[in-house]
Amino acid sequence: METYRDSHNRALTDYPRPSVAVDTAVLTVPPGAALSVLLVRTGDEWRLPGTFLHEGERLADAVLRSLQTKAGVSGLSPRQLHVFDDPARDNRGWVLSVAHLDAVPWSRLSIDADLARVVPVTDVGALPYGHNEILDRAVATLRSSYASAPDPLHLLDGAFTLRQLQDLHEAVAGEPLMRDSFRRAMEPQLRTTGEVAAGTVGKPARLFEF
Amino acid sequence: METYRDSHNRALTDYPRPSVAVDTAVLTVPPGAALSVLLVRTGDEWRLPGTFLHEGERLADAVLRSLQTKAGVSGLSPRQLHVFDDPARDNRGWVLSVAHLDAVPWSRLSIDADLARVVPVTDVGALPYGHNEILDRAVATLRSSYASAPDPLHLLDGAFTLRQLQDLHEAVAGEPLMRDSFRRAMEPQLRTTGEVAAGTVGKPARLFEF
DNA sequence: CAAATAGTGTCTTTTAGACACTATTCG
DNA sequence: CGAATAGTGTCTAAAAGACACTATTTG
Repeated sequence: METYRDSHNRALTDYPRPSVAVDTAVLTVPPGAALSVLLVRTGDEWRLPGTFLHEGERLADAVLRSLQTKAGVSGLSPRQLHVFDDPARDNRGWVLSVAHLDAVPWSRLSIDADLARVVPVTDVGALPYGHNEILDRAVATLRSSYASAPDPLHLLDGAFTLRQLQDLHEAVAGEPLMRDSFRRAMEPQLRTTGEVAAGTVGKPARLFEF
Repeated sequence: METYRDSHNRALTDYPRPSVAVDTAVLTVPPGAALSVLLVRTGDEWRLPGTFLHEGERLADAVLRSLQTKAGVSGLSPRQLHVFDDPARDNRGWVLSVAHLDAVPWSRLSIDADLARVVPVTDVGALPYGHNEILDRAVATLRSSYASAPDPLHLLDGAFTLRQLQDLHEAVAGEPLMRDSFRRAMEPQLRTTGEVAAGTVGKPARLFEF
């Protein structure tokens, strides 16, 4: 491709450009636990995983690369949240950060406890680089997605019972949900597998899938 | 500030960086007309107004600068929609575009017909640079904001009657709304000025403000 | 069988939609 | 006064919440 020249005969690369980073709030629900977020260590500091955008790379691919490296997880579908653009935000220079949200089933996370940990979102303290705001937006976005659709970001892996789905939605919402309303809202959006769950006390529950 | 060096003794500016642009869907409702968008001319091509981000500039300030120049309008509150990052999107080089939405009262737009025009969103044809997708997102975002709150982006300028508010919301929604439900939803969120509108046929309507 | 959980039926309360009626202005 | 628009009251239909009852499993 021939280099573009503007009306001053300058290429785009003759003008100052910012570095662009991606930072991602990876949310998950450990078994029996509350909605949690993945933090990684750099030095003695815990932060959301992130990386700089490489040349010609898509933002989503940069997110996947950072998560593959730092949490051994792949095949996610990152969603953009917001661009943080305060020129003084990063002391390394002029850096735009594109915040992302991703959700991953607990079973697919493989983390090295020295480099990463998963913390309930209510227990996360102060994070550097304004990462608390990213986390807040991620949680709000996740909650609003889960308000009307069954597990839209696929935090459940295979087939599941209505009870498991409701437990998940309650963990995401951070509060108990009503059984009747939940059933009425979700059941029409699900397909039964024909199978039932076994090995539990009580009447076996039907299994569903998407 | 001392220049930051990474573990390879390189500054951030030693790595390739993209140019960053902002593009904005400016939405307005002309009197008695449908929801419309501001388009500007470059050469013989009509597109959404946009500009490149200057060094150290905030994204919102770049948006305001481009709108001041191209539509003579100031004092808006741009909202980020999405970052478009396809490396092949712009033939001038590697350009990230941060799409924005802004709403402006018709009365505050002063446009030069040779350089800009306002077109109903249903009549906009194919735009370059993937700007149709920005417009679609802008309209969807505006509609969802207007679903539950009275004129949240302040398309109305001063005091207004409930009928004027409903006309506005119908223009935004692109469909008629029910009088009873609209009233029940909006009236509790408004404050009356104590004044009534004059000069119209029929019982004078109360004026409201935010 | 008792305890536990799944699934269904039905009543009540709340909300949304429909519509009639009154109030106040202009021409 | 008649036409037009604003504002209120009330009936009905739909949705949400509450709760009781039946069904089927484990121990």
